[in-house]
Order: sequence, then C-alpha cells, then structure tokens
Amino acid sequence: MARRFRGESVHKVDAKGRVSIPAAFRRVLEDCDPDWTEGHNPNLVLVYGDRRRKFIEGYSMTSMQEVDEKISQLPRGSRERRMLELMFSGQAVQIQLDETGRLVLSPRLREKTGITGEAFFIASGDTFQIWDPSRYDAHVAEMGDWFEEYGEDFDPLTLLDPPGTGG
Amino acid sequence: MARRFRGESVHKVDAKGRVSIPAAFRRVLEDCDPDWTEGHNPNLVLVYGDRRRKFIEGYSMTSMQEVDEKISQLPRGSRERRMLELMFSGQAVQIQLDETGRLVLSPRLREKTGITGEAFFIASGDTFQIWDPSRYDAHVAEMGDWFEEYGEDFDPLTLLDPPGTGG
DNA sequence: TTGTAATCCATGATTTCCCATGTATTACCT
DNA sequence: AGGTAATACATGGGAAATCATGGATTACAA
Repeated sequence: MARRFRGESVHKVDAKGRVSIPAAFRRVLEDCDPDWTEGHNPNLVLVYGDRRRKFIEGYSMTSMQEVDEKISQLPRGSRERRMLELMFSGQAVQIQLDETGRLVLSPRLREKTGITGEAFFIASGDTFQIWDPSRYDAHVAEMGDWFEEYGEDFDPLTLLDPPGTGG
Repeated sequence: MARRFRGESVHKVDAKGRVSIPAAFRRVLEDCDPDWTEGHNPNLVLVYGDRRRKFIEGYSMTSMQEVDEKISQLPRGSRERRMLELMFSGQAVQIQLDETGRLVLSPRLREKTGITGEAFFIASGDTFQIWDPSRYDAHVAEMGDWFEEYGEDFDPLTLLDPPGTGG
C-alpha cells in the first residue's frame, strides 16, 4: 500500500493564487511520483469535479494511476466509464509544485471552491482535500451530526469491525 | 500478533514540546516499523481525533496499517468510511522519534490535550495513550465507577471469556 | 503594450539536528 | 559481595536546515 497523507492545516493564498501545501504532504507526493528525483519538484493531480463539488481533491501520481487503471477496466462507452473519464480526465489538472512547495490555484478554481485568502488542507486516505475554511467547517458540522447520533463517548474504532464481519 | 506496549510513566515536556517516550515503547515501535533498521529512528502515527477527544493515541506503523486496510475495505463514500478517514488521516500525524527517543508535540496538540509541563504515557494493547496527568486522573476516576459495579473482589480476567462464547 | 503567469530571490519563524550533562541501570571483575 | 566501568536514559541548549510567505523580475500572450 502506498504512503498515505496524514494531517490537516491552513495556509495563506496570495493574490496570485499561490499556496504552500503542508510539508508532510510533499514528502508523500515525492515518494509517489515515479518521475521524481532529489532536487526536482513532484507532480500531482488536482480533481475538481463538476459544479456541485465544493472542494479540490489532490492525488499523488501513483494514486491517480490506480484510478486510471480501474477506469480502463470498465467497458468502453459505458455510462460509468464516461462519467469517470469526465471527472478524472476532464475535470482535473496535472500540475507540479514550485521550488518552494507551492501550487497555484487558478482564478477559476478559487471561484469554484470559494477559496480566497486561506485554504484548508486535510488528508483523506491516499488523497487530500483543499477547502475554503468556512465551507469546510460547515461540512464538518454536517458530519458532526452523525457523531452525535453515536453519543458522547462513542469510539469510531468500533466501526472498523461492524457486526456480521465475523472474526 | 504484533508486539504490544506495556507499562505507564510520566515524562517532562520542554519548551519546544519535546517529550521522551518510555524506552520500552521504543522497542515496540522499532519492531513494528517495516522501514526501521538499526541506527535509525522508528516512525509512528499520533491520532488526536476531534475536539471531544482529550488524549493522543500512538500507533505503531503496523497497527496503523491494519487500521488503514480495514478502512479501505469499507465502501467508498460510506458514512463509516468517511468518519474513519477523517479521524485516522485528517486528525492524525505521522512522525519519527528523534535520536534520543523523543517526539515533538506541536503547540496545537498541547493546547488540545491540555498537556503542558508533563505528559503521562500508558500502554493500551497495540497502541498507547498520551494524557495530561491530571486529566488522566479524572478519567481513571470515571473508570473506577465501572469497577464499583462489579464489586470488591471482581477479577477482570473473567471478561475475557464472556458467557455464551462457547469454548 | 498591458495584463497574466511562471521564476527567482528574500526573510522571519519554525522545526530539526547535533552535542552536552547528570543520573540510573546493568555488566563485569576481583 | 563490593566496587568500578560501561551503557542506556531523560533532559537541556544552541546551531543549522526547513518552512511559509511576500516581493520583484522575467517570460508570454492577447
């Protein structure tokens, strides 16, 4: 299993749309970019999806390859395949970090995600997400409602072994 | 089954947030880090969770892998999976011990857990926990109430083979 | 030329690394 | 058993490298 992103943090977005990504994420991107060599800058893919999606999803090169391979196994011309190709080919960009570990969010992406002065980065398995901080808060508030259902001292670990899994 | 942590102890936290972890824990982390080799320092993952969680949970690399794998088997996009990814990817950090067996608790983590001058470490199966000592005391007081329910001469070992488990 | 975008340089703030010290624990020798 | 040397630990301080961020400069394109 490839290295996973971990952690969350907030970074400033300057007038040109430049943002530092968390240093820890860079290490993962470097490890997961087959073309990367010491002294160069890692590539990554930003998937932004259709207008309903309010955050950007960052893929390392190897994670993206895995997705591409799965897509290519679907029947050509199938609805599923066309939707996925649209999302991961069309509604996505491959970019390279700059020398100082920053990426540039185009005006279009900033407009779409509502990101202005600050961007919130959070790891999620083998990808990471970029949000406008306040939109993320709203998103978490929704998720929070789920947690409430589980009660104050609920331990998420219990979800790992759902009843009926045996073992 | 991988090696398990054992024991408990208190260590000083210096101005930079550095804390020694119990020496016995280091041996376990080394054994459980596939990348570890003699002379290097073991990696581990600290899971801090949402605002309700008042302690930090330390995972060895192999324990973390087990969790990651279980998560990746849950259906993508399911509520359970999203909650777990939030907790184990977003609300967690991977770090490496330093040469002298210390780790660094960021200001944010110290603030969240209430840890200031000292940190309390306690083993918990294949993970360990880090607490502010006084918060831990309060926590134990609560747990104490459970034992009360079982009476003075209760033997916790009986919990290992609950009735109806067959044998 | 005039805005736009990719490069390059600059800097304060962290964070990491390296060295130092006192103490406790273990090993070893007589 | 007693004493001593050799390790391993816990902790502290300062130097060096990394990071996040901003500004300036150069390349491009409409």
